[in-house]
Amino acid sequence: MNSITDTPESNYDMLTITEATLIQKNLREQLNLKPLQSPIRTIAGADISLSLYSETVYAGMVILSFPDLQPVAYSLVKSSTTFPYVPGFLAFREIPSLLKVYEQIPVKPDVIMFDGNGIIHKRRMGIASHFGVLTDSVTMGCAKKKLTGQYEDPGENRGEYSLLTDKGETIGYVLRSKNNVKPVFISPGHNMSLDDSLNIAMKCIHKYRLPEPTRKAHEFVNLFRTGELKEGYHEIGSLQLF
DNA sequence: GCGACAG
DNA sequence: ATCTTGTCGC
Repeated sequence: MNSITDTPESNYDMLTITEATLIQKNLREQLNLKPLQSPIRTIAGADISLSLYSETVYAGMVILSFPDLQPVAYSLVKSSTTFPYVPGFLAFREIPSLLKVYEQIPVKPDVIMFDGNGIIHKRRMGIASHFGVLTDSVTMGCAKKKLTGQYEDPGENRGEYSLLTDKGETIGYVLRSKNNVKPVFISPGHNMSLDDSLNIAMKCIHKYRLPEPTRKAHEFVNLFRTGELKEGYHEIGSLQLF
């Protein structure tokens, strides 16, 4: 809507924290947390990889079939950012690159899981929510550490979880993805409910602490950064999707 | 002023 | 996030 506040590819690098905060407050008004209606057939993991002290960004998304969670395609883009990492403003550093990654995908995934938060955020605008509103996609977040909110430790067994609240409102879940490991923080991003995010996250947990979409995305962008995978959109195999 | 602080 | 080896524990 506002040229100076909603055009990531052209202005995010020049923003001040004050301006970024205003953008988050504007985007929040468009947030939709109603239950997901359509069935999920594919889910993508989104992540970026950086080199120490470098402005180069290796961004990517890996699309997996659902619920079998087999990688079927991936999109990689090499880009750059000057916006620093500031807690609460991760989106401004990573979204411009991820939008390019997303545009490069011919058939969009039904859900996108981010390495970061959805509404577990002071202004309910974590990277997953921000990206979701910008592209009107279905998104959710899975973070490895708490950004904001309060919670009680969930039980030590796989599958146990507790509510994460902020100002008396439930904004996410603290999920024990495996026995005796640090829990992960789950929250809806956009176009799905709080319950949807937890249900989807649980279905994406297999053998490791992090859900498959996020794990695969992290693995692929690192292979991209080390030169083992190349930029562009690529399909894996050919008879998994149809 | 002090503590917290996604990636 | 990234840089790195060994080490403790189920």
